[in-house]
Amino acid sequence: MRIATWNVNSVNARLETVLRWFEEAKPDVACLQEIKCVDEKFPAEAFERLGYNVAVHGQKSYNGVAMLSKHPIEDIRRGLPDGEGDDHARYIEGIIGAPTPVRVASIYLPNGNPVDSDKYPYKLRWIDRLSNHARELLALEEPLVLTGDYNVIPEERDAEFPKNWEGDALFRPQTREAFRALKYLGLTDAFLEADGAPGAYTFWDYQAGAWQRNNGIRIDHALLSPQAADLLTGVSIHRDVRSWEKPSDHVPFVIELDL
DNA sequence: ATGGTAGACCTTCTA
Repeated sequence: MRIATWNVNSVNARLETVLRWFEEAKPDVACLQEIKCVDEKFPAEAFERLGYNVAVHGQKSYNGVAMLSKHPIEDIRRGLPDGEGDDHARYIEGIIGAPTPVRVASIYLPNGNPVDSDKYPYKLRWIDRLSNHARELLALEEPLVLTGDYNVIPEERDAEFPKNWEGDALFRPQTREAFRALKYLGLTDAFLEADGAPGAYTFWDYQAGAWQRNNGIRIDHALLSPQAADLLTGVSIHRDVRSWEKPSDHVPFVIELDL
């Protein structure tokens, strides 16, 4: 089973490109981020025509996440379930029932810039809230895939020009520390586990010729419970999608589980 | 050292 994550930077502005990739890559499950629309404006029919079930947690103008699956999606949960409240739509979770149940979450972690604004503490708090939820899910001892745009560069090797990112909310020591704390609950980074090579990035900025200079970073991740990690057979980054017409600034990242 | 691009949407915010 192939499970993908892709920050599409507006699903409606990019529908043609997104559908083209779905037809070519045929993911079983796809987690989308930054759909940038409310639930009613999500182009569900277009995905249903390709055989997908659709679960959406949208928001006007910004953020918004979705999950598409060829198998039914059960026990759908929108937002982190800690009662803290969140006016950003950044989390949706569901159980993909077949062939073996696997719980999947589509995550759009806050960017956090600029770091001297309240956006940065919001980011750190959000990682903490995600960690609390992950701890509860791990206790279930089930196959679990937490995938999405984490807006975290975990290590120097995950940036072509790490010096450019010093002090940035995506690479600050505090950010990386919070991300490590999440992983150390017992989650496995699927990319590293599958021996993903340094220099494999998932994001290139639109500005300053970042793509042409390969000024990329790896910020889209899949974190696996032990029960999911045991089933991991491979990963792939669909780098060429960045060179298509009207691309997102992120490319799809796909993991393969032996389910 | 600065500005560079893209999307939503109405004017500036977010990334």
